[in-house]
Order: sequence, then C-alpha cells, then structure tokens
Amino acid sequence: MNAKKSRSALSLGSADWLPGHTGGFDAGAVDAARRRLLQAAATCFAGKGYSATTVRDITARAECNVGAVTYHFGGKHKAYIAVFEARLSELTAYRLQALQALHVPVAPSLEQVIETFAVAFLDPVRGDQRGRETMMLLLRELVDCQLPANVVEQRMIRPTVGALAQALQRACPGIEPERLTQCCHSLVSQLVHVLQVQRFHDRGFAADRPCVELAQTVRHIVQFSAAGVRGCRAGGCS
Amino acid sequence: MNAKKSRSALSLGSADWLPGHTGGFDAGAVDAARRRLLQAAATCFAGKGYSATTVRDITARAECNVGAVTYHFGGKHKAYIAVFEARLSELTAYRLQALQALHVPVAPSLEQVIETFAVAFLDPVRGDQRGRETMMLLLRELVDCQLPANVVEQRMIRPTVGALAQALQRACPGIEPERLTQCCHSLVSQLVHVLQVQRFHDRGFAADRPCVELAQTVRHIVQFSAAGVRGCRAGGCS
DNA sequence: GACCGAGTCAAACGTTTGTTTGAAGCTTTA
DNA sequence: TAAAGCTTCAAACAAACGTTTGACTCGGTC
Repeated sequence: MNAKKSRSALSLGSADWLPGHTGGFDAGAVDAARRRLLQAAATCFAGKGYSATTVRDITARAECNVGAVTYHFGGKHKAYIAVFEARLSELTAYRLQALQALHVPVAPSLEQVIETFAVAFLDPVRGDQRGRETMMLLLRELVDCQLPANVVEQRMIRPTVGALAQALQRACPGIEPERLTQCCHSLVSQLVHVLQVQRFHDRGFAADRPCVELAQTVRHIVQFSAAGVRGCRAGGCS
Repeated sequence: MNAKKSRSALSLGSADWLPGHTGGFDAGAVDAARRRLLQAAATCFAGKGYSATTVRDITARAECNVGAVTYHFGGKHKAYIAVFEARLSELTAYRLQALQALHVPVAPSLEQVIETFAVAFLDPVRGDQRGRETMMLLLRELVDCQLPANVVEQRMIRPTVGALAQALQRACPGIEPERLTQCCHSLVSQLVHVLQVQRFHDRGFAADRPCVELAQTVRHIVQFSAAGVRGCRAGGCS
C-alpha cells in the first residue's frame, strides 16, 4: 500500500526542480493520473484554498479514486506541496528571464525596466487558466501559509527582487541598496494589488463601471513607480 | 431552540452599525458569552482562516458549550459575519478620522497627507492584539472571500479611498480623478504589503537580518509615494 | 406557587473528513 | 507461463465536522 517515495518535497536544494523533471524514474507519459491529480489539485486549491478543498474534490475532478491522492503524494498536504514544486520555479524563471532580456549593451530607461517587469509579472493572469491558477495559489499561500517557512521567500521573492534591484540600479544609479530593495517592494506590492482587484473583478466587483483596463493600470504603475524610484535618489531621506 | 433574531447580518444599510450598538434589545453587560464568543471567533478566524477554524475551536476558547455559536449567531458563517460587523466600521472610522484631522485651514503638504494616512493605516498592528487581529481578518477576507460580495469594498475601501483622494488632491492639485484613485491604490497596496511582510516577520521570516524597522519603511513609502503622486500630475501619460 | 423565556449544558445527530484496506487489473520481467 | 510490481478500485475506517436535541437552571412576572 505504501506510495512510491515522494519526490523532493520542497526540500530547498534538491535537484529535481527543473520543469518537466520527474525525478528520474517512471518518466514520460506513464503516470497520467498523477498529472491529472496535480492539475485538479491546483484548480481546487486555487479556487477554494487549502482547508476548504477536500481530497474528494480533487479526485472527483481528476476522475480518480478517493485514495489516489494518498497513494500518489502521500496525503493532502504533500499534494499541496507537490503542486507548488512545479509552479514556484516556473513563475520565478519566467520573471527572471524577462529581466534578463534587459541585459542589452545600451542601458534601458527606468520606465522600460519597470514596464518590462510589470508586464512579465501580470502576464500569467492574462494568459491561460494555468497562469491564473498559479497566481491565485501564490496569493493564497502568502496569506494562508501552508508551505514550510521561507520557501516562497527563498524560491521566488528573494531571487526576483534581487534581479529587479539590479536592473533598477543600472537604469537609475545612485540609490543605496537598502532603499533599492524597498523600491522593489513598492513596485511588487502594486502589482500584487492589481491581482487582488482583478480577482474582485472576476467576482463581480465594481461591475457597475466599465471594466478596468489592465493596460491603463500598468501605465499608471510605471509612471508612478518611475517617479517614486527617482525620488529615492540622492540624500532624500534617511 | 431557535436563536434570537440575528442582528443585521451585514445587510449593507442597516442602522445598527455604530460601534457598541447592540441592536436595541438586551443591551448592556447581559450577554457576556456572546462577547466572549465574538472575541474568540475573531482570534480563531484571524489565526487560521475561516475554513480551518472549527466551532469547537471557538467555543473552547470562549469557554462555552459547543452549541453556543449556533445558538447566539445562528451558525459558523453568521458568526464570521458578526465578527466583521464590528471590526469593519471600526477600522474605517479610524482611518477616516485620521484623514479628517488634515482638514486644517492651511493645506498640509503631500508628505504630511501620505504620512498621516500611512501611520493611521498601520497603527492597528502596532497596538493591541485586537488591532492585529482585525488586520489579519481583513487580509484573509480579501483573498479568501467569505462575506457577501462588495461588502468590504463598499464599507471600507470606497469611503477610505474617497477621503484619501480628496486629501491628496488638496495637497497636490492638477491630477485627474481617475489617476488620483490609482495613486490611492498605489499607496494602499504598499501599506498592505507591509502587513504581509510583518506577518512573515512574526513567522520567523528574514530572521537573519535585523528586524525591519517599521518607521523606516513608512519613511520610504512616504517619499516614494509623494514622488509618485507628483509624477502623475500634468499630461504625463494617458 | 405556576408560568415563561433566555441561556447553558452534555449528549447525540447525520455528514463529511483524510486515510487505510485488501482484492483485482495491469504491465513488466524472468 | 509464472512471478513481481505498480496502479486502481469499492468499501470501510476512525475521527472530526456543524448542528440539533431535550433536560436543566436561572431571573422575572402574573
């Protein structure tokens, strides 16, 4: 009855984090059920949160037996972790790649850096269902922590903010490192906020006024944040 | 067995929303159990979220019988609503009052307006347990919606953003209303983000580096946002 | 004293929870 | 073909869930 050894379990440093890497054994299209379960679990966790999601919700959606979650992942919580294994690194890689595109000979403007990051940050919600799910999963995890402490921070926030700070510094030199990090958080927080509002919108939020244009919001954030970053140069404040 | 008529139920327009108003009947110190239950429920919902909180968690903490929640509120979900009835208007009133203090003859500077709002916004988390609970309840509700749609928006976000926009406009004229609202959201999002980080911090987040000074963060947000708002004046962008 | 409504209580309600079980199906290996 | 190993399945598991019940204790009123 024992499930096959659970693979990696967010151990922070394991090798099987690359997308598509299944751990070495039974690679390929063999375990379709496992992939169906992962997809179903992601949808459920994103939609109702960890506690409100039952293994029967997941297995019903994946058209599996009730015991499938326990068998394939070793339990509901380990299934939750497994969902994040793929999504976290996937999202981080996407954002880092977008920032790396700014590594051109001639330094891009501050507005270019911010817009590039903002677009990459919000892109998943404008794409397919999977992207929206990932963002929702992350949004929930940040408030309702289920993963081991610091995983999201070390896997995603730290590398992303680090790369963003580097890009900002190149586009707008003269800001002390401490302030630079805070500028990154100021920008990220606005983008996270957009996700929240977008969610409200899906729920019928502000249905009276015409749909808030995402592009217009991005334009505001770019202008607002570029001015904000420039305002942090020099001996402005402490 | 039927519970006494549930009072108001977030009906959006009822009269018994003022703090301390109990609905007209059994006023005073009569129902201590009800108040104990409300406090216990707030603590549990804030700490574990709606779904993960059981009525036994609540009643055990309130030192009541298991059936007390159903009796006094009519069910777990109605108890959740009852918790928000007090907290939502309380928090909104606190913020509006802080903004109203800016209604002095000589117009305050943009930095003054932003700092006043920021301090008022973050004050609850620096105060007593109740304040932190309220913020946590709200943070969770925004992601894991349990209240009827638009309640938080209409009860708190809309009036607060409205008053903030008005104060900003006085301190920094020449911004179109649409952009002004977006500036408010840019500011609020940064403050919400601080709460998130603060939560991480309580959980051991970034325990390696010295405790992030809240005052320093506020100073950054004030400077960043003031520059951001000023950058939105004139025909800057669409 | 009789009656009433409100509140509390232990106990039990029927459901739903995550997990386990053991048999059966299936492919792979020998 | 036989044995071994992985996967699926219906069924059942004990525990926990939100809610209900009916007896009981009060304090106030006729």
